[in-house]
Amino acid sequence: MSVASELIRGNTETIILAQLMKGDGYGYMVNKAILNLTGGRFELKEATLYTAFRRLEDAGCIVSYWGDETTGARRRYYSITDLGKESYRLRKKEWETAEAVIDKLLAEGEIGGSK
Amino acid sequence: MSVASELIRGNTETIILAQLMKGDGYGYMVNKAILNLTGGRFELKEATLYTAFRRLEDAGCIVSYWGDETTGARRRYYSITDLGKESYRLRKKEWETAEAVIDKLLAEGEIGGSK
DNA sequence: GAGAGATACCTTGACAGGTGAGGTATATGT
DNA sequence: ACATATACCTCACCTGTCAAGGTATCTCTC
Repeated sequence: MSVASELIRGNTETIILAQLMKGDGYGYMVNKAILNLTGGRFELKEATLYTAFRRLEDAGCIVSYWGDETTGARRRYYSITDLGKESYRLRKKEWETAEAVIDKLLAEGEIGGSK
Repeated sequence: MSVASELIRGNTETIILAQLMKGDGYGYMVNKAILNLTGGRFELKEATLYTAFRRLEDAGCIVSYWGDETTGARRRYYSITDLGKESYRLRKKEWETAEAVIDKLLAEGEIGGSK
């Protein structure tokens, strides 16, 4: 089953930050990494990806630099900043809170259940 | 910690359906139930709530009727339809898929880990 | 009986994130 | 020459959320 992007919304930047926690990367690569990690169930749209990078850079969470490729298309690499790392940890906590809340709200409740 | 609504987005209708799975209810009550279930950490804004009810009714997931209160403010009750129940189950599965995917993507990965 | 607060519903305009559709450029394989 | 993959970018549009406004009823206090 593929993933409804409406449900991912709001997590895009956190997902990108999580990937950059592992090391510098460029847009196309980050997206392929996401595709691989999810077994093809999820992929960011390019427009979403690049606008998210832009927002993160404007916010000071990441910095970018051009790679020195001598062959192939140019690559803009991104590196997470200390502020970005801090932001990642906060966002991840927020996600975990939201996750618990939604899980609770989506439970039908123990109708006829034992507890 | 309260919950960032950006992370709830897309789950509003499912949350409402989940509450109606327990029995008919009216808007104000459903919202208070959500507030209680989350220990005050989350509450739908009224505009969000009523537009969601509208969408669900337009989609045939719920039907509404006016209560016969002889006192107090009038209440519009909502009842989940068979289509709504089916939709609830599907949406819940979609949420569970999305949840698993995001959890995976937000994990930093076993940097220096054993596997 | 005037006022405050809770209950209960509704609408409008604005906002923000996501996306389809378009563009540019380089390299490789046929 | 053409298709495909890599790699980046931008714009207009769509959709769900929400602040801010509104209506109406009931209860409690002064």
